[in-house]
Amino acid sequence: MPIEALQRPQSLRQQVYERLRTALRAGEYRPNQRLTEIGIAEALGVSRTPVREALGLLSREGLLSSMPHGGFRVPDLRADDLNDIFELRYLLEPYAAGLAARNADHEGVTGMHVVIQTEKQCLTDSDNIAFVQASQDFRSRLFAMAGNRRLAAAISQIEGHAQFVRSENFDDWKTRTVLISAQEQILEAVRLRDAENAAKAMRGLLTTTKNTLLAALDQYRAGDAADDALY
Amino acid sequence: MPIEALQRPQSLRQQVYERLRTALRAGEYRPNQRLTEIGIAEALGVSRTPVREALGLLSREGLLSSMPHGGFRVPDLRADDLNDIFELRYLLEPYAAGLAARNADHEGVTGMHVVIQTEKQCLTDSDNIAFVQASQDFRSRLFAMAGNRRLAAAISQIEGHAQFVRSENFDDWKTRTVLISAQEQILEAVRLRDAENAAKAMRGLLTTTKNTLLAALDQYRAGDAADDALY
DNA sequence: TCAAGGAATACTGTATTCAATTCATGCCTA
DNA sequence: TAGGCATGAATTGAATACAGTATTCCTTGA
Repeated sequence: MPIEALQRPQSLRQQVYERLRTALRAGEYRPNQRLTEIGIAEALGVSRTPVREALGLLSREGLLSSMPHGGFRVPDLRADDLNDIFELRYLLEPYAAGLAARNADHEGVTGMHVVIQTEKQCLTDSDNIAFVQASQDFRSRLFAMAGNRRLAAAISQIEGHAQFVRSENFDDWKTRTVLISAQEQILEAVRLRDAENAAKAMRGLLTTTKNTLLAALDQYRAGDAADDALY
Repeated sequence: MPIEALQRPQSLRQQVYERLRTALRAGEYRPNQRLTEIGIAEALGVSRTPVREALGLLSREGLLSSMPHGGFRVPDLRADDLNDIFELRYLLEPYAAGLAARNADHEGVTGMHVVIQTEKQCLTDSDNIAFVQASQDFRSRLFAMAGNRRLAAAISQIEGHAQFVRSENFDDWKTRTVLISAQEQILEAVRLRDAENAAKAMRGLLTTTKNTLLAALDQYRAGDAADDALY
């Protein structure tokens, strides 16, 4: 019987953190919207303390902006920021994909294959949430296979900055099909231990992701302007 | 007249964070040493709250390890970790140096030149603390010149992980002379807007830094073993 | 003498309370 | 009427109190 690492009950701070992070990544809050500690605490049914700490962590990661005594705000990302973010992702993620190809093992590859099958199933089922989760899973497995925890952590952190637009913007069938085929290319290169092509395929995936996000950003800002007119 | 960001009084949390971060980077705490909230709070003369939040931030950044109900510990870095860290630094910092060369402007270059002169003065004065600060200043200016804030943030974060050994290990004159000459090479390449050579010089600087740290790590562990015998 | 169990202590996680600061609204004055 | 000032509400920052958990040490039995 294998001994698994026993998991202790996760703290409220961690739960609040996860909840807010996914909410931010899903674009549930508007840019420049102010997040008050007490508001979130009451919404989640906890006291201010864990909320406070979770907000501090998110702020440190760059998913929120803060000022002393000024509270926390949702940062207003612009196209410039997106360029900065993707410049970094272009640097990190293809490199990590190449490492993963070098260190590829059979179990890892089959696991990622299963994840892609799950994604396809989600696509036919139109289960958007599960699709996003599976897509995250694919990335986690890939970067874990690279074997450099710090690199994986850096990628995880910077990628969070880019996932700010509403998930509705990714709900179209075409984009997801392209995403899956790009992941299949990556996986095939990893299976063959072809680092060069794995990196190349990752670059392709990043390009499509960036373009999708840029288009979503335009759409988002257009909606923003319309909303502003109402106020 | 340029509008400067008005500065608000910095919070206790921030002060505790800075203090602990520099202490950790200076190697004031031993690997695996447990840091208790109340101990730090009493030492700094504040309550547990800001200490707690600062520890949480440091833990999230990877400078401390934590478990639920298990408190915070100083992570026990080994040579493997150093390899992971420097693999990432090799990826990020030469790239950033190349960007800085592309975007180089006159004021920035002269500013960095002044910093190097300061370093030399500190070397003759044997002012170690000022030297380390000036060295940090050089890096800040260089990476700021690269023009990508997220990249600079990523570098700042990962570099903190590597600065764990006692500053005494860097106090020898030879290492610092090599450091200065490497910085001068970088600056010269930046001045000529030669991205290729700037990146190359940065790689050289990283190699010497890594070797110094590896040697310090050996020395450190040897000292550890000796101490363990005493307990 | 050593191991196992239990009790006591210490520490973390969370809630609550108090103080300090900021922002906004409204009034007063020029 | 416009601008400046003051007052008050709201929110953040920090401290303290309390409950639950883990660790440590001591005792007891084999």
